[in-house]
Amino acid sequence: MCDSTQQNDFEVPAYDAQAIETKWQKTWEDEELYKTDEDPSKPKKYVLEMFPYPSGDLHMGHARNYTIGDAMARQARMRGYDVLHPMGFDAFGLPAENAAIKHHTQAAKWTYQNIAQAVKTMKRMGFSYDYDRMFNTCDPEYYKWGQWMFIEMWKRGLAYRATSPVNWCPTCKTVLANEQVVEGRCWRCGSIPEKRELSQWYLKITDYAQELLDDLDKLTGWPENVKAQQRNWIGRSEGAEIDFKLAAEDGVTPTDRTISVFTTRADTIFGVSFMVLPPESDLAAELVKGTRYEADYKALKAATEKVSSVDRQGSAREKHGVFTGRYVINPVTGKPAPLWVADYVLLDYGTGAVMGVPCGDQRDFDFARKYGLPIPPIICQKEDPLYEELKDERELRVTNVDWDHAMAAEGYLVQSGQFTGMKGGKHSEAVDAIVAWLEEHGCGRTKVQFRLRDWLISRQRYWGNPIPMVHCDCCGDVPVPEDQLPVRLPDNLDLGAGETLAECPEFYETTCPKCGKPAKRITDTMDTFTCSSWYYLRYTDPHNDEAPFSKAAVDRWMPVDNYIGGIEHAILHLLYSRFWTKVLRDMGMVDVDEPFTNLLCQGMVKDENGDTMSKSKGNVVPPSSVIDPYGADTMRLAILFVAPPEKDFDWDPEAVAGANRFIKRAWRVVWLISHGAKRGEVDASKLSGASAELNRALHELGIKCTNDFDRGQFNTAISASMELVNAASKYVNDVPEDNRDAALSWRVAHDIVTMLAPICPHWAEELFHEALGLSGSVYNEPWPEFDAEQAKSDMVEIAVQVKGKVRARIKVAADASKEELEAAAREAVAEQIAGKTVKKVVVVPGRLVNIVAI
RNA sequence: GGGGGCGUGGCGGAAUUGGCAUACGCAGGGGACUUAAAAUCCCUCGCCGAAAGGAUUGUGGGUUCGAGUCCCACCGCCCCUACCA
Repeated sequence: MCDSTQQNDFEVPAYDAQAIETKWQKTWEDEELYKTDEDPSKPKKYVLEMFPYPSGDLHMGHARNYTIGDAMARQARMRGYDVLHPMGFDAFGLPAENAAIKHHTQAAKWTYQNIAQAVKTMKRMGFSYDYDRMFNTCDPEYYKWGQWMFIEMWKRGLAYRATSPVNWCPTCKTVLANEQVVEGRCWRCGSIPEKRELSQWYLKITDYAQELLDDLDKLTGWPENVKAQQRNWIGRSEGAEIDFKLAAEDGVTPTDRTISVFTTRADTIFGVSFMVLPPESDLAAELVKGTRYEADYKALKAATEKVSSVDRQGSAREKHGVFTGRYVINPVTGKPAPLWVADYVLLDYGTGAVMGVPCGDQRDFDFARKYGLPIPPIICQKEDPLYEELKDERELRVTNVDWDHAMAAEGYLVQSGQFTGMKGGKHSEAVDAIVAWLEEHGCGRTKVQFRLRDWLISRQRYWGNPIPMVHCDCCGDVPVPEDQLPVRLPDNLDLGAGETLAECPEFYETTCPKCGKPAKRITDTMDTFTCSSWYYLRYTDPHNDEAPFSKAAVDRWMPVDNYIGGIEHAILHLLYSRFWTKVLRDMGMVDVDEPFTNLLCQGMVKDENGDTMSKSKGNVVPPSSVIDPYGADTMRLAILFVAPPEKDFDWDPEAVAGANRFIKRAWRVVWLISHGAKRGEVDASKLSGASAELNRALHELGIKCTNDFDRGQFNTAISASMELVNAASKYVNDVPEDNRDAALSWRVAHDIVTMLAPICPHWAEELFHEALGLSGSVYNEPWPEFDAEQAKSDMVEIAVQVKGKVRARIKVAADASKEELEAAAREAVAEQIAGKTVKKVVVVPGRLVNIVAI
């Protein structure tokens, strides 16, 4: 299939990708080439790709992810770093369990089969993982430590059990964390979750909300959009908590009962025309009980429960509410406001109660319009005619507006007592003044509210890490003693027959570790995201059976310097891991505050038409479809060359063919230029003509390639290598072998091989040995040094502009003075500036001369 | 509604601090080799124009000697998020 070329009186061997790749993969494995060195004299670099879920063989997305990481890791090694580059499998999860149910087999079996296949493909791609450090999260040696950490968190009050309404996925038959309800649907199966009241286990991520938010600013190596997504998710909001007294049934007399609201707009308190509770509110149920309002309330509550989380989305949705028959007393004005129940209020945000200010909030406005509640103007734009009328008005005189929208965020207070005339808005002087007043009178206080909820980690599924707790009727929840860890998953369940841990007495029947009486194990397992929240720490010390990892190992390697993975984990995995790291830091187990210094979210690989690849669409391009005809090196090159790593790209078979053409061309050029060449010092001062030009190109392009690797811009690093191959090809064509500089030729051949080695390792290894005659491995070859001085040429072409437009190009000595440049430039454009006055001349050496003539 | 990002030839994309826009590649055109084809090699290749030349980085304005790059407004696209009070 591959040709040989008859040129320069010598035959270039054919490039046989399959033979070369098979040969070197075997050698690398036999020689354990990719074993981590652990050489403390070198600076460390920890390169990590997000480990895969073994749902089958690897797909294009994995191939891209790992190719990027592998190129980084290999180049870092050549640059003299001690590199940790591990891989493993995020092996717990539902697909394994579902497959086991379907085929009446064991989840473990399905999982380990898939892992074996994925590892085979990884090796076939030539990835430089330290396979000795590989582990799977479903290995008891690993999940034992996840259980241990859970117990440590429990001891510190960071893990707890609580009963509250949770998202239950009817398809996956388990609860979900808030983060796992994406656009109102289950992140895994797309079903619409139901709300259920259940006793579940949580991790107290909210304790770290502020730090998780603040430390985002430290993450200068993270993409802006990921940080923005996390900020939004954490959702910090500064406001005030304000206490309203519940009025007695007469509607005016204050009682001792208080309902507090959270608001970011305390400045609008004079505009409160009602208060709203959510339909799930226990207080609302209690207040309407036995009244004539009860029936309407119950109907609303039932209707709300039927509306799915998907339908609840969108601000266009109509609001529904019912009056409770009761009133609350505005603490500032002392006036009563009716208490309503409405479906636009969320039970679990803020205090679960909202003060209704139709003038200042669009939702309240819509609600007031629908139910005929007053809309008193208390904030105005200065342009509004109402402002002139009310600007000095302290009492509530006008009780309704004819606006069709709530007042915009900012304006000036009117009809607001002593605060009238102040500027209102979020974080405004009016807010400060009113909150100060509330604090003084003991009925309000500043409050910081987060949107982030605690992390619900229990799952009612088999294939996960068991929660290592025992429930005893006498002692309550008791942790499993450390010497009994791990709590092992039983492997004799017949999942196909619908058996679960909750129905497996051999699993759950036990005795209380505290009092010894019969007790029951918790049969929930932990969210798989707990397993992936610390795996990067385990790689530093994967065989440790006395601790999750040693302090020394984790201190040596953490933080991860380059973390590469998909954007879909912007919140989920990346937020959980940050939390977990901070918890372990507070336990004294790690020193770092943040686990991942630089984050690269690679783009998606789509099909030829720009559609996402999926089995159901039948448009999946498997990696083998490229590796089989062209080899792994072509695959790797094509993936990295076609687009910058963070961008999506559409799969293009022509681009793959092009990558293969380049590899073959570069192969031949390396062979040709290295023929008759000799390793030795290149004396740049003795080079002339084509040799001098080639040497100059070598250093220029070498610097560019090196910089591009540093920036993670593999596509341009490759284009620099291509230019060098082109330059070498021209040299070989134009200069007979006898006239070539032997040392330079050797160096160019060598540098092309080393510059492409991180990307096309098999190709490079073969040339390293066969064309260059070197021994060892190109993996251990130091990255070449390039010299900026030698990249400069004697003569440069610069542009001559007249008033910013290029009018001529002149060749000048590279070291010409500004005066010389200006003189040469004036001469070059003499015609254009004739008869004009030169007002200014800008000289940028090496680039251009701009003559401003009028 | 809120947040983040993007807009450059037929296509993927380059242009590191404001300094010769379109590097590198794909596709296209021409040629060499071949009985022929494939492969390979060489040349050519953004737009209008015969040419001289001109216009050009979504649109309009601004700053500057000079703007793809900075500022303002608008148009279009993508992603995330959402009754968050």
